[in-house]
Amino acid sequence: MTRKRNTNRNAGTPTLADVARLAGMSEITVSRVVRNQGPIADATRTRVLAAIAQLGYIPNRAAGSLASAASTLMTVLLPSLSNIVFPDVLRGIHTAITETAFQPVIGVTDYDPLIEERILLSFLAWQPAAVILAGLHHTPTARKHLEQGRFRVAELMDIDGDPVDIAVGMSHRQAGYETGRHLIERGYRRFGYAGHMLISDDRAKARYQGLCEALREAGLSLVGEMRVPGGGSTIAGRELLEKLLAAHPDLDVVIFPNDDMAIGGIFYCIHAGILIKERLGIFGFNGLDIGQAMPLPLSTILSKRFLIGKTAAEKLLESRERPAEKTIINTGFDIIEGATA
Amino acid sequence: MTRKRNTNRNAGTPTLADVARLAGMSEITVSRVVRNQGPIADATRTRVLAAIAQLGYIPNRAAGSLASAASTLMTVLLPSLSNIVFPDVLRGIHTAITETAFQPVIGVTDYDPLIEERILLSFLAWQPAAVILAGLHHTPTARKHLEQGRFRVAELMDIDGDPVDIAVGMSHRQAGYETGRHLIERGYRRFGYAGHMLISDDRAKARYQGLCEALREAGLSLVGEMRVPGGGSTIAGRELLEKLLAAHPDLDVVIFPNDDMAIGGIFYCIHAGILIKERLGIFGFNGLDIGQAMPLPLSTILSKRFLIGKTAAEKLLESRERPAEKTIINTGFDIIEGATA
DNA sequence: AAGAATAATGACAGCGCTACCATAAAACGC
DNA sequence: GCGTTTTATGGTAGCGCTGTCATTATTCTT
Repeated sequence: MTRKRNTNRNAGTPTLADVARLAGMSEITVSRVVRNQGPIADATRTRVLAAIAQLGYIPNRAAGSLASAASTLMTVLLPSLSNIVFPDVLRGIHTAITETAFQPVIGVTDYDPLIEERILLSFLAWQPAAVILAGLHHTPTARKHLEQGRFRVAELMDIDGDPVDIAVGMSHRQAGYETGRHLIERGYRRFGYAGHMLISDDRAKARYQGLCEALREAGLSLVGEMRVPGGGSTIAGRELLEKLLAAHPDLDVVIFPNDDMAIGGIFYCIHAGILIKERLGIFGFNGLDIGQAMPLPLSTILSKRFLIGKTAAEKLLESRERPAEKTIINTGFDIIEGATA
Repeated sequence: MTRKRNTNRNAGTPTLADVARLAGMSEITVSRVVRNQGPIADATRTRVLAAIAQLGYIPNRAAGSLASAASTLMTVLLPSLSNIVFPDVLRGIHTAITETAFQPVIGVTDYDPLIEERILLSFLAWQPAAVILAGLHHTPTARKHLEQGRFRVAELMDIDGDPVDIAVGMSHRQAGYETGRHLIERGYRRFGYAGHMLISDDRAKARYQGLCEALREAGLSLVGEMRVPGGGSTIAGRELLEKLLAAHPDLDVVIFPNDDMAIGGIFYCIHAGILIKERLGIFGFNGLDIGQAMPLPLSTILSKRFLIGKTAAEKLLESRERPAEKTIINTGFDIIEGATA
């Protein structure tokens, strides 16, 4: 006598079989209607849909994923949620997949490749359809799984490197370089850098290096630089600029790794009565709305976060299979002239 | 002759059975080790763990969820990602569950209950362990599923209403009321409101009503109000204040539904040379870092977004079963005195 | 020392769905 | 008009786990 376990397990939750019985069709036909797959006669579809509505049937994705060895989940690993930058990326991803069957599972890595690896492995347990992560730098184990997995991979933000599958972003080294050129052209000579100590923020580091390269080419170098511990905030930027100017009163321009810190710098200048742009140039990175809404719009570089997320997700949707060729999409960046440098 | 489908399906991906074979144990024992469940001898555990490491075994959560009729997924439905408020909530949730087996699946509702319902139903297909959403107002269908589902439910931000299971947040009506009282005490009499037109932002609406109530009690009322279409941004706040003051030059204080817009208002005052606080008070809502980093810190109300997310997730982790009693947790709010009102 | 409780492990069915193959009817080609 | 393709549907065997029950050591009572 076979033991039936179904007693009160999912009592009341209708299954494909229930729908099939009510509609007078086989399970597989119902399944095809649900997935919109294969040829189905209009009359059949109507009948099945009615049965689904009547029962309030909700497909069990765990069963579906198990049977097909593939899920509709899209793993998204972001370095942080504290800054609006990554929510913007997530928003782009969400916009691209909102009308599809894909659902984003998100993890936060704190800019730590080891945490990234741990979360990645735990997410692979769902056999995701795609994995989206930030940057091209991962642990060897993570890289191995990314390369061997049966899913699409998109690496965002950065394109200076060798992607697993798709890379969407911009060259941060070039952004830093262009920042330097831009400011040199405007006559600035005594450069300061007010940064943070996020060692794993490869993008900020690349911009810093690009900046230094531009200075070197022009026979210049950073006169002074300081870094705050942690990720850098508006308040940190404000306090850091005060310290930096105390140590190097002769700076004529200060570059910040992001707009948040740069805005803090502007607030310090307002507070201290320092004439922005004429006496001290301020330059940021990201092109946040708030920087552009200020009385003096911030001079900065617009990174296209939303576009990066959206483009990546759209690209991933194009094919379930990983193509032979790797793809690199450069979304570029715009220098925002602004009024602070 | 039984057809084997396993041919190249998951070629190479080791299963529980593979681990069991290598470790010389039964599948169920391996399963118990993986799930850290039931009594396991130390020697056995060591042996199994070694086999897992050797094979690089990754459990298949789809199979696990199917067998146990429960997943480790936590559904998170947020109204928006454009504003840092909801990423802050998400950050709190993530902080609470980061060391657990739970994984957040996120959806964005655009403040639309119908979209919320649609996403909710599609997420229920994963048999989530918990559902987190914003506000206490949902479609009847959504509410029905929330009440009947075999998962915990947390409704965030708002506590003015009847929750399904747990509500964590603050009274927005009271926040609006206290804003009014606070400003009246400081001598302001000619109130303006510069808002947005997000009809479904129930929280902003409740604050507005609370504000009006405080004014009414004091024999006052709004002298002028204006709203921008959409959700409101710094730039919108800036432009809106200009228009509002053009129509009502005699206002002595303006309340904004959020800090972003209020900061825009401050920028307009700086630009137009209006003496903030003495000539015109500015009051926001949220207590964003940037508002406090400004030369004149913004007068506002601190909503404890991170705490709300974290508290809710922690509370959900306490028990898998929904308790008989509903829980309402008031995280409260702080009035930030600031220097703008 | 006999019985009871506990610790440690296993056998096996079945969770709800989809891949794979098969089949029958309708449409098509020339 | 007879093969051939296309359209529409179904039977069935798993997918990889875990719940349930069973079994055998081991330890504890008194």
